[in-house]
Amino acid sequence: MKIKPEFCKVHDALSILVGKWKPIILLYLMSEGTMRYGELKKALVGITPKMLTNQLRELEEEGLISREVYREVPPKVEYSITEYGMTLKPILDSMHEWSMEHKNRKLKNTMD
Amino acid sequence: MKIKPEFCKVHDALSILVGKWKPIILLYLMSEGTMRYGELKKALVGITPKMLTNQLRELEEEGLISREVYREVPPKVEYSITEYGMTLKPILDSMHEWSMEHKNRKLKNTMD
DNA sequence: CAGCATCCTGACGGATACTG
DNA sequence: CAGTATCCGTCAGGATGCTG
Repeated sequence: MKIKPEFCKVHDALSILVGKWKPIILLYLMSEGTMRYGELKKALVGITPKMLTNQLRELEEEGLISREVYREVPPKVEYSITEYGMTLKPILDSMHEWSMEHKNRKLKNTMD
Repeated sequence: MKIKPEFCKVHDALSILVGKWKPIILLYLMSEGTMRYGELKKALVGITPKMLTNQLRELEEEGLISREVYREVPPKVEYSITEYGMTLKPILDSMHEWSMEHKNRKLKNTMD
């Protein structure tokens, strides 16, 4: 049986999780429920505003998170996980567990 | 709690699965047990020899697959999943199932 | 506060040709 | 058969500065 990568179902699930900060953002929103842009920015050490916005928009486009804008001064924007996004929790949890179980077997790119 | 992406455990598991052909290769070897280079090449429609070798080497470096060389003429090289690689099966399966359950909700980059 | 606009770099991956 | 060797294009992601 021949197959192209686009027809691999695993590839589909994988592709929406790929992004340097996406898993962390999802995990945060899954546990916190709701976070403001600034809260996320503080939590995600080293992220630039551009990247944060970028990752949030992509997650939003996939329907995994929702964005609520409060038209106030100063502005306030809240992000939260959607029901759909929550369906990814078992996958993220299993990946977390797997990494914990095999943390002794170090990745080649894990240094410092 | 502040966190960097490198310290997100999910990121670790994710990073070894990332690669255009890695999930498919793993799935093949998980179900077939053992495959020759040429078999994989035929199975993975559109892959170039360079990419196939590249992806195989990286999976091997992580210890997920093993490479057996038979010094014959013509040469014969067999790839198979390792026990360690097999521990990823539940994760790949859950991602596959998740994609099947939510295939109606189409990804934006899924066309043609 | 919550972004947007630019510029820039490097890793990933494609195409093509060659070899022990 | 099972790879190597080159060249090249794309794009995720970093750095920096500006704004409604």
